[in-house]
Amino acid sequence: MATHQDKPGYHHGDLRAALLREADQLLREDGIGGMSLRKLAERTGVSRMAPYHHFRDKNALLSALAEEGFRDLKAMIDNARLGTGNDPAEGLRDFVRDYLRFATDHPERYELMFGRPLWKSGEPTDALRDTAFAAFRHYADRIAGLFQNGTLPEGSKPLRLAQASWATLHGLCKLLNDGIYVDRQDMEEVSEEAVRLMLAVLR
Amino acid sequence: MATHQDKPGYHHGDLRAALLREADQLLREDGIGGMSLRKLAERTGVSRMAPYHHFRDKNALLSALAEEGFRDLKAMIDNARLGTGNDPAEGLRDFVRDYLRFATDHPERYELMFGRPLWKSGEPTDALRDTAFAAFRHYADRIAGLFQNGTLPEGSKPLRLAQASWATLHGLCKLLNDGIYVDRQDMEEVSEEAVRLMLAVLR
DNA sequence: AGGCTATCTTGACGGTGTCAAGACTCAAAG
DNA sequence: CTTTGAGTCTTGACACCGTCAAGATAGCCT
Repeated sequence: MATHQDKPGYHHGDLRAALLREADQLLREDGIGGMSLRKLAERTGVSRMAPYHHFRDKNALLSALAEEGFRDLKAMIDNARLGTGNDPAEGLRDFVRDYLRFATDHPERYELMFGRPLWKSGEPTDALRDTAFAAFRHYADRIAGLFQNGTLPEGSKPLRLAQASWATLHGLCKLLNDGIYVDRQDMEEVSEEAVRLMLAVLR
Repeated sequence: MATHQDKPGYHHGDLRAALLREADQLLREDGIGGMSLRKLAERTGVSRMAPYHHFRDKNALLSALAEEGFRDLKAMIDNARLGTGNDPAEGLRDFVRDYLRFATDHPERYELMFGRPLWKSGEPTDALRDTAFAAFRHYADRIAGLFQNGTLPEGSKPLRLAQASWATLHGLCKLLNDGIYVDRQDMEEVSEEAVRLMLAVLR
């Protein structure tokens, strides 16, 4: 029986889960560029074609991995205290810091989640689409709630503002993660300004 | 002599330029993922190792290509009428539309210019670094000029605001180009909101 | 003419994703 | 208990990739 612990696995135990676990580790170490199915298979102690019985192709495996990321992201947004305190500025500032941290603490994961290889080159799985959009909507809803209270400029809609603010956050993370902006201190100030930008629209 | 037209080429004519021209075409057709040196060499009518006498490796060739992109970007910023009219809102709106168009008219080029493969994975050429930062600074200077006039919130600096606004634009382009946001109409509205966000800080 | 160097070529190696065909294992059906 | 059949894993093969190494070629300078 060895390492058998659950139903689904016959030979291995639960190869699918093991692959995802190892893939996450490999992603951290070698980045998305160094992630190869062959290397992954070897590290998991299985032959190169074994993963193909649990994922249609490399794209499907990466999609599953990204899905986990989006679930984490949604949880992060859930845990964020945003409109709880009486000062919306404080909450927004915290949230921006949390989002930046989520992206920069594990940059390869963020790159995978939002990167072109998944969304453009290889058509994203339906499951990935659903999970990702759930996180997006969750984000938009919470931020839109912030804007709901203040008086907005003529023609502004809370949802659109939330999306625009998300673009700002996403842009900051991308610039940081891709190594275009390197100076961390500068970026701290820039994100401060981004917060002010979002707050200015409120009054 | 055949196609000889300038000094540098001995056998071919000017292989370096021909490669860059063909690479740009290949980029449009097959995207950054489908771009391979072998295919490029074949299309240029030359053996697979020939490019290595003009570029140290694939990374160097792509860097040179991206450099051209940044020169184009700088020219685009130069041509943009931003603070010329008496209405700053109008100018900003136009500029945002121009930037979005630059990124989305030729998405593969934008992806190449700002993508991870060049900046993070393969160390960027010094020449690329210089050209890119020149464009960045040019952008920041012009936008900062806009903010210079209005009264800014306590602690805001024009440069930082310019950078933050650039992050917003960059984020929008990325979301659009990577296929995360698909609905063009929505994006139109979101970018409208982004403009309002930037304008709100002015008063 | 001789030599030098820039240029281009072919051969080879290790790496990749994945199609095809076989081998093994186990649960259920006869 | 035996047979079957689906689920799982394996090896072999193919086409593609970037690039190191070594050789062939072409044009300029002395």
